[in-house]
Formats: sequence, structure tokens, C-alpha cells
Amino acid sequence: MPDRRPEHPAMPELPEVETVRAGVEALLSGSAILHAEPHRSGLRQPFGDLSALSGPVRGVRRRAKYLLIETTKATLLSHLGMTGSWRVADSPRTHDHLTLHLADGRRLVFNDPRRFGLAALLDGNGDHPLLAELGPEPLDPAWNGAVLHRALRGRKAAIKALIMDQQVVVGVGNIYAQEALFRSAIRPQRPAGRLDRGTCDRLVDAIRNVLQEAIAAGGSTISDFVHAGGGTGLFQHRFRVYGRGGQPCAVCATAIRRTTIAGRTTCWCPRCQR
DNA sequence: CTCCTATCCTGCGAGC
DNA sequence: TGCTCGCAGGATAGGA
Repeated sequence: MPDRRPEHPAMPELPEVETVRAGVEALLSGSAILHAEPHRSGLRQPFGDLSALSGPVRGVRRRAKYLLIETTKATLLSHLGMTGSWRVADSPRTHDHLTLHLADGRRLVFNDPRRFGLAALLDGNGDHPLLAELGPEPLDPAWNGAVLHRALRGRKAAIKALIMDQQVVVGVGNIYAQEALFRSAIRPQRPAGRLDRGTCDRLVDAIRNVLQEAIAAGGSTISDFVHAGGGTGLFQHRFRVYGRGGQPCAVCATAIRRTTIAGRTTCWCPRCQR
């Protein structure tokens, strides 16, 4: 039975978070935060004391899949989890968890039905434990096949599991891991430590290309509602393997296969990927 | 240390 | 129609 492609692949990986970053930055540009008002004690972990979050907004940055909203006095770290969104409040909705009151009267609200998300302030040094162990940014030119090859040395886990490991490289989740492996013709279950240098070069290129294309497809639309999924813009129509188990490969027409790797559904073409 | 599994949580679609 | 059940998955705790 062929998979049905999910209607709303609400999986915020690097491209989705980057799109949300740009959207939130546009919403906050030139504004100031008066105060943060939590509606519960926390999500994946406690919000902690958010009272320092106020002042003119200096910028909105991204590190891995985290958003960083920086004011002159503090920086809010947030993660969209699976289903998180930021919006300019209209009326209250279920699963609204945190409201940022702005000086111009608008309210920016974090909503997250599944509550896999997170929000907390960076400490006085601008650090947070969640940021401490993160690996390289995939779009940073300093990350390349040689660096990946070194990181995989001796590792026996499936290559797909390791490119989703945020200590190896950040920002790659279940969708783009599958798509990058298809593009680089690598079978997802191959033991990572056995990939040679040239294969790592190919994989790095594929990861970069698929992420950049997805960011570009994320579009420039500025909306009052910036959310995790919906599949950034039109990119979801370009998936070659994700969610396509049982369907013919777009390249060779062989049936796409489906399995589980490290607890996550994984699809691949048995002919194109070795 | 490395690797894998269970867990958190809600919404949705399949099947009866 | 309305119910139950399984699945979706980022990050992490804990077990092997």
C-alpha cells in the first residue's frame, strides 16, 4: 500500500526555521518588547524567569533549529518543536503558551499544540546548555566533506541517523536527511564510518543543495503567521523519497522502499541508492 | 562511549 | 456517525 504524502509535513528543519526567522524578524523590526507573559510554566522544559526580556529588538537570529530573539536586555531562545508557530495575536487560541507584548500594542504569540517546543532566556554570557553541544552549521563553508568524514570515523550507526545527529551537523531532520541521501545516491542504512571521503563530499553537497533550495522555496511572503510546517512553500512537491514509500522512483521507476532507522520512518530507492 | 528505544504531546486519518 | 488505534517526530533520558 503506497504511502500517502502527508498533507501538512509540519517538520521544522533548518529551512523552515530560517523561513520563520525571517518572518519573525520582519514582524519585530523596529519594535520593542515591553514584557513576556507566559501562559503556563513551560513546554519541553520550564520557561524560567523571562522578566528580563524587554527593550528594543536588536535582531532575530537562528542557530541550528533554534530561534534567538535578541533585545537590548536579553535574548529569548525558542524551538518550534514539531508544531510551534509565532503569530501576531488576533484572538486567543488553544495552545497559546507565551505572549510577547510589544511597545506598539501588538502581541506576538507562541502557539504549540504538541508542546515539543521550548522557550527560555540565554544566560548573562549569552550561553545556554542547549547550544553548547551543537555541531557545525551545514551552510557554513567551513563544514565540508573532510570535516564530515572525520566526524564519522569509527561510527557504526546508519549514516542517516548520524546526519540527523545535531552534534555531527545541525539542522537536518527526517525529511532532508532522506532527500539528501537520495540525491547523493547513498543507502540510508550504510554504516557511517565506512563512507569514503568522496562519498562524504557528495553528501555534504547534497545536504547543502537541498537545504538551500528549500529555503529559496520558503518564499518571501511576510505573514502575521509564521509557522513550523506546511512544507516551506512549494518545496514539498519536490520530495523524491520522503513520504513516498511504495511509489515509483522519479528517476528509475523502481518502487521506493520504506523501513525504520533509529526509530524514524525512512524511505529510499533500492536501485538509485547504494 | 556508542547505539537504540521509549517518552513527551496532540491531531488526524484509517478502519471498524 | 462515532469510536479506537496507530502514526507523525525533535530532543532527551535511560538501558543494553
